Amino acid sequence: MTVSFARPTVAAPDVEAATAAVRARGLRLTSARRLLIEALFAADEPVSAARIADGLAGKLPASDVAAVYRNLELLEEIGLVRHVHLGHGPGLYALADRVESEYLQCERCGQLRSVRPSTLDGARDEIRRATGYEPRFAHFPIVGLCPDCAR
Amino acid sequence: MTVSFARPTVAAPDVEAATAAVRARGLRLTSARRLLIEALFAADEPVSAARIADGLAGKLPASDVAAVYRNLELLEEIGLVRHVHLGHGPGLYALADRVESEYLQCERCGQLRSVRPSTLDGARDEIRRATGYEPRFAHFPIVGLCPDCAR
DNA sequence: TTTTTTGCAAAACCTTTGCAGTTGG
DNA sequence: CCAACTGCAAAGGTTTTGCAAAAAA
Repeated sequence: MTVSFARPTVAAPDVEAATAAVRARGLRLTSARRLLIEALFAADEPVSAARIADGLAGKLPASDVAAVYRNLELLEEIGLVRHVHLGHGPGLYALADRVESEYLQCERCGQLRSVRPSTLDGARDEIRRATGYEPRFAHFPIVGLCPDCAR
Repeated sequence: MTVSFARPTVAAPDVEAATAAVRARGLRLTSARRLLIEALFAADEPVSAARIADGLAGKLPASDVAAVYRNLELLEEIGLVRHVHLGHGPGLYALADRVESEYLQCERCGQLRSVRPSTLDGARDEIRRATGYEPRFAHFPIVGLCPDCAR
């Protein structure tokens, strides 16, 4: 079921740092894993396991989806990867320290808008004050009515 | 893919009102639909299509899952039903005017906490101010760190 | 060598679809 | 009566699992 809960983010500025993090956890650095890491660095937005498995539409060698899922789960467990859900399709994966933009989705017209995290700092403060929770709006989009549909 | 976008909420205080709303839209009131509506009133929290189809674990007659999905989609289109996603399982359905509580989920320990909507009014205001969107936090949980896990 | 990991195939899970037969209005 | 709907079976899309063969350390 994909990894259950997020681990603290491990920052990896480049492929070498990421592979080092894999090794540091006692995991073997296989070619499948190196390729997965390269794909995550090559993608400029969160991507599905299927897209990684077919080599980002040809930019990289193809690989096996099952292995991709297994390794995404492992990398998520060590804090190198996170996944998000936007809309109804498959989960989308990215390097943990690149999961930054937050999304607003209109429940009437479907429009998906991404905003810089600082945009929602005020809301984060409000939720922390009201509930004690420290929200990250990056896992799911915030669903509601866009200005047009709100009338 | 379940209904794409939410319709304005139709309030239905009881089974009669809900069946009347179905009729008012020109839809036939079949026994499958009556049973579905009864199941939604009998459930005290959002339930999966599968659970409805097996009669809420025996409390009601069982029915066909495919028909349940089809009718949930129809009822969602007429504004009587909404679905939410909490965690990784199936979508959960409820009468639209009962989808009130909003959920906070800790991404570290998994804790799911429900709060009254007024709790998040301040955050809603903030998001409206910052983005123009009118958020409803009822479709997905707000994911973040609970007070304990935030340290 | 030995333990981990892969690659494939198959299954599991949730949801949708096709269609012949049934039913509500 | 006839269009709308059901029930079943089958397929679709995403993710997981089992296992023999391959590869990392």
